[in-house]
Amino acid sequence: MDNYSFTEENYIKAIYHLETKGDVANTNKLADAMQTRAASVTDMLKKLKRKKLVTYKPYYGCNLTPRGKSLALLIIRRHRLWEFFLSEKLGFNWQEVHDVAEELEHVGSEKLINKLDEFLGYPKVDPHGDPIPDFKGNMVEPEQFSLAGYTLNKSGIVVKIGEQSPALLEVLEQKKIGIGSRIKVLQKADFDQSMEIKINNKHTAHISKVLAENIFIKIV
Amino acid sequence: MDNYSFTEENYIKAIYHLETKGDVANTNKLADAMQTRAASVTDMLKKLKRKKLVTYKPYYGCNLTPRGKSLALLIIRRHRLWEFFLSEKLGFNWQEVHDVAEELEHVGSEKLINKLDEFLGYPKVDPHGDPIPDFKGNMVEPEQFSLAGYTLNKSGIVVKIGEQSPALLEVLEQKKIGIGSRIKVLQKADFDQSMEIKINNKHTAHISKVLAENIFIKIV
DNA sequence: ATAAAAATTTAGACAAATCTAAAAAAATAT
DNA sequence: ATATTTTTTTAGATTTGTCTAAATTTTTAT
Ligand SMILES: [Mn+2]
Ligand SMILES: [Mn+2]
Ligand SMILES: [Mn+2]
Ligand SMILES: [Mn+2]
Repeated sequence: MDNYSFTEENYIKAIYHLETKGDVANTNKLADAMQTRAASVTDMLKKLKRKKLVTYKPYYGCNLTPRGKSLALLIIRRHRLWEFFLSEKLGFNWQEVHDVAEELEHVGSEKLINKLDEFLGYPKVDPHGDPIPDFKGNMVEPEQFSLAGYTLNKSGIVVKIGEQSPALLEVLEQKKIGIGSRIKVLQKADFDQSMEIKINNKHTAHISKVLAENIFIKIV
Repeated sequence: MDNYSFTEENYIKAIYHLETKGDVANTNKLADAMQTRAASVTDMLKKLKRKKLVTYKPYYGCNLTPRGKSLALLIIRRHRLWEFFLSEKLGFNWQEVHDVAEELEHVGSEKLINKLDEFLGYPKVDPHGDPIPDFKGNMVEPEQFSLAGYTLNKSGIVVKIGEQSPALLEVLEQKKIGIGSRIKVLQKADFDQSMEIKINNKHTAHISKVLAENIFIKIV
């Protein structure tokens, strides 16, 4: 009564991510997330309901039960610990880790994942700045900082834009900065608090103090 | 044209192990190895033939093609590298590693396995003393030594018994030593070359020089 | 060489996860 | 309130890997 197929695990994870985003986990959104057809989702939701991982009301989507939520957190724990391992120990870069972790996350051994956690030094965030649940399923959403006043040479991931004005968004687009971009502060000018930053390890840009104050990041 | 299911991979590995043992990989032996029925094996052999991993003559078993053999060696490489990782980095003991490696061996990324190999320092043998194929599929069968004259406090795995006399086999049975037993030499007496050994990390035994000369081990 | 036994294959069915097409229900627009 | 559009479900088929039971082939024994 405690062993799920890859597919079931992937559905549970997808439902969790939809719920966390504030969406209702309905058939079409799941079909989209799982790259499958609505009819297939309906079949799977019936099955997940039978297994008591979700509550499901036909035509009105589903919700994770407590059991479903624990399972989701366990899979996310595995996924992010493996991403950390790949990045930190095997030297993968952060863009490459996800696809491999998608496979590793389904290896079931509890001892494996807890020993791995210990081996890695109980990391709190994965290479994308996302929090890693502990063995109980608890995780602390990492704090967000304004880029202004951020430490030199440490990486962060853009998670929020302060003011949503078209003018600001235009600048961001031009400098190729968006949600998810990885930013490292290379230099800060004492004079006007403007800074030189590296974006996604690829291109550099110069940004003003006001702009930096409107870019919020979480630490990796 | 280069992606196989868990089941296909497990069949290929089973066929490889039968061939290596000198057996003909026939339907019943495979059914036994795969914990399935003869009829299912027949179906799979047809499929593996279609995929050019084996040659298969109905009623006469199968043989790995060169492609099939490379695949087998790749899966064995993954399996044994993960076993080494679990044992060496995560502190699993050698009896526990196999089951977890059975799952990890199917994670496909080539970069993953080669980086893991590098991270582990290109180990030559797994925790059971079995050789690990390199990225080309080459492996060196580790040398076998007589237990007499073996280094103190190093582990080895029993791989062969010299003389097959009933008298000797009886002693081995009584001392619970068999093929696959892990032996560590704890003490050697200068006087008669007899030794105190630890068997499977559990019980100890005292064995004479003659006995030691008839126990062949490979190094872990 | 023939009969009996053992091994293997075929035939037909099943469960899981998927699909397409059609039907049904819910949401939205007029 | 009715009609239209969108979403979701049902019905029926497909693929993969499995099964049992029956048929066939090979091997062994007489
Ligand atoms: Mn990821
Ligand atoms: Mn991640
Ligand atoms: Mn093993
Ligand atoms: Mn091994």
